[in-house]
Amino acid sequence: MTVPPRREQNRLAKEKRILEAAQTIFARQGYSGARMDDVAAQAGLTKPTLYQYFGGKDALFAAMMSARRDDMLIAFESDGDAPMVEQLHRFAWAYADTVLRPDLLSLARLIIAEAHRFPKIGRTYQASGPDRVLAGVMAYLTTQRAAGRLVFDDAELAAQDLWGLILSAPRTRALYQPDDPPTSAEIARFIENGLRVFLRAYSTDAAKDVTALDAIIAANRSGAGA
Amino acid sequence: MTVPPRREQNRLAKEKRILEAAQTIFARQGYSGARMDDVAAQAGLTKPTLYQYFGGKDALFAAMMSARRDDMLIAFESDGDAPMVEQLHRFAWAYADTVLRPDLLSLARLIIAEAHRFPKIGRTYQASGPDRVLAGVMAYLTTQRAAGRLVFDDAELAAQDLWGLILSAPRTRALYQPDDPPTSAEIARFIENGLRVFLRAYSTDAAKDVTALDAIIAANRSGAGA
DNA sequence: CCAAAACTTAACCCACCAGTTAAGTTTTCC
DNA sequence: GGAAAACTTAACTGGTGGGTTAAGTTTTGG
Repeated sequence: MTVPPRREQNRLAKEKRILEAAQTIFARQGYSGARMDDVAAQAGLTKPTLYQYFGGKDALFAAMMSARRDDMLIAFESDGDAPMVEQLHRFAWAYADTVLRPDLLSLARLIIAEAHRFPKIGRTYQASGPDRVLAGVMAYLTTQRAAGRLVFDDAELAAQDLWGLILSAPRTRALYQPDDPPTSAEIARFIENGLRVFLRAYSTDAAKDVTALDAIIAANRSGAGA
Repeated sequence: MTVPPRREQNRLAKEKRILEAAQTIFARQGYSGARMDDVAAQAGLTKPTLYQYFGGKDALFAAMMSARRDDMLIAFESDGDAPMVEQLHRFAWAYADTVLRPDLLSLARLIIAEAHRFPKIGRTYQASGPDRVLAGVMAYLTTQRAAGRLVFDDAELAAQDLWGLILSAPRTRALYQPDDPPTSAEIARFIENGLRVFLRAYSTDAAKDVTALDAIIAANRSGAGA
């Protein structure tokens, strides 16, 4: 087989280490507060090498951002057969676990902080992260509407509502209080309430779906404690 | 009448100017990026005077934050007599106009950015801004429940839902894209949809209330264009 | 084993910036 | 009008941090 040259392997590995180090340091210190020496140290190398890989602070910041962009994708993997309420519940948790991950929250804080100095970064993040998830949710909700289980005019608004009901509260709090992240019990409280409200407003058979939701909640509470 | 001494008047006026300047500069540059010279220039004075008023950069930042804290209060002034749907609609707009104000958005960005370096600021902001508004909304919703117009178990969750449905989408976008603020047509879209969903889920007579909402929307669209 | 590429060490330059000092100038109060 | 307080100007200090340079050392490919 084609052997990849060792040089290039090392180069790529080191590049990755630098980008990870950059994320750590930038997220902790902000753009202005971050020191290139610290990034180098975190990556386990020295400044001249760092400058050989990335031209300067701005370039490193930009490179880090576009590299991390791909990590924040959450696939809405519809399990096909599972009932809608169960799928929604599973998706809500998958989404919450991702969106509330400390590293992604740090990144979000960083983007928000630097959005006006690097306007492109804010737009790019929005387009490649949240907007793609939103599109997935829209597609799923549209399918369920076609199957006669949901009713709405505007799929985008319905998807936004789902997000707003489920995650806006815990995420907003997590952004403002990094040292006091919501517990999984608190997250559960928002998710369960949010789904209930969503179903009451959007389901074609709210009574049945809410009952199904309550069953799922009860099962999860007694079953797994993760 | 008791004449306030001129000295003190000047002192207070200058203090205020400094704090406003500090907000402008810190919001634009972030904490690390802000220069004390710039703050002084923005306030129309020089650095030694600035240092006489506030001991140093940290102290100025803290003082600015606690001074601005009181500005972000949005009273939920219930008009007493007006019908519930109209009150909710009016409140939604008042809230949106405040929360999406550029200066308050800048401040929010700043708090989010520095939250992990000044943990107290994040908590204080949350407690004195959002949490107080939330309490007002909760009180109002509880009143309406007592009057038999709404139904819910947990007032806090209901209030959170109202916020999440109405403002989480435009505000999140505004945080990430300071240069491209949502138009008032877009805000209207979220508010109208959010209220409709809220009423469907929480009203004891959803059909009637949604009709009332549609009437208000139609009236506002033809009437005033502000 | 050798030559080239990549890397490290260590020191350096320079601009910037928080905070200070000392000298004059204006404002305020009596 | 005069003294004290407040302010301004202008220069300075010291530390820091982005970015560079030059010298040796290791790694890699052949």
